[in-house]
Amino acid sequence: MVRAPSIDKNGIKKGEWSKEEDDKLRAYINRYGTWNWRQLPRFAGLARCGKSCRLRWKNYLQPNVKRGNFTKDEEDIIINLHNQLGKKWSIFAKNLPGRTDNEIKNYWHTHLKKRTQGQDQIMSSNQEIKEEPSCQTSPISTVLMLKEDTNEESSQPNYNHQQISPPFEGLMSPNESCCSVLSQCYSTTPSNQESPADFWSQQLTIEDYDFSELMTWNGAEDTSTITPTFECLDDIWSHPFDMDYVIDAYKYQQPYVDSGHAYPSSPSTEEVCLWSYDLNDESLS
DNA sequence: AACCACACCAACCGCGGCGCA
DNA sequence: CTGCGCCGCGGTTGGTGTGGT
Repeated sequence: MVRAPSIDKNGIKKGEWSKEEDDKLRAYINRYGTWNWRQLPRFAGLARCGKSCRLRWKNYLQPNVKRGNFTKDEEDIIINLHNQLGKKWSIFAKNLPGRTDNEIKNYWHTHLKKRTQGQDQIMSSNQEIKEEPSCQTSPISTVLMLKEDTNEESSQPNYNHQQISPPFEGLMSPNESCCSVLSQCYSTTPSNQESPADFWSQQLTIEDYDFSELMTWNGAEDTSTITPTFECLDDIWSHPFDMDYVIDAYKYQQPYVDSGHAYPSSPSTEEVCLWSYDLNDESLS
């Protein structure tokens, strides 16, 4: 039901999104937020344009996107707003939590348009019979009915750090530095893959990583004293914070202690996210 | 079973608005 | 004021599903 995947002349992939791409985008945004749509796909390891990523996230991957049939109430709201405002799909979406403008637009064209057209015909024929002034709600009153803060993007647990970009001026972005280091750690072809080009999608084991790069990057002088003690790094992007723990352990020059549990006391999500950003700037921690 | 027409909807595209230098 | 880059919106496309003949 979607366009076949293709690659344009610039190497940008188009068409249907794979599960792997969804996982990458979801994991990346959950961790770093939507700091710059244009740059985001590069750091997330996606061969997509920013627009495509934004659309995929907004219309499909966002955790509070509601799927399934529209309720009668939702239909009424759409019809009412359409009568008042016209095709302001984004405004409709703000008044229908969990629904996206694209979904509402599609639903309008496939279900409601015909229905309202039928009603319009009835209305117009009735009006020809009796010319009474209509009692409509003004567009302004409808706008006032809209909820002030139902913006789905702002209601997300959004770790959007674009406000703190100045400290990173002239440096790699925090996202770039973090992801680049992760990529650099991966220095050898893993045992279960033929090509390292599949870095982002493959199953990973601890042997696949050369952590000296990561430790050097974080200023550790003697990398031999630090030994990763967990056994598997399966799908780091699908387990968003596992790698952050590792980075944190190296950042503070502390051995990563395996006390029989996968991970020690959990920092808050906000802490982990901030750590992932502040590796070059202590003032942010 | 094969064909066709229509419905559905994810994804693409172009444009306008906004912020910033 | 102007130009540029980015984002979001609304219109459109195109592939798959489904029901009818």
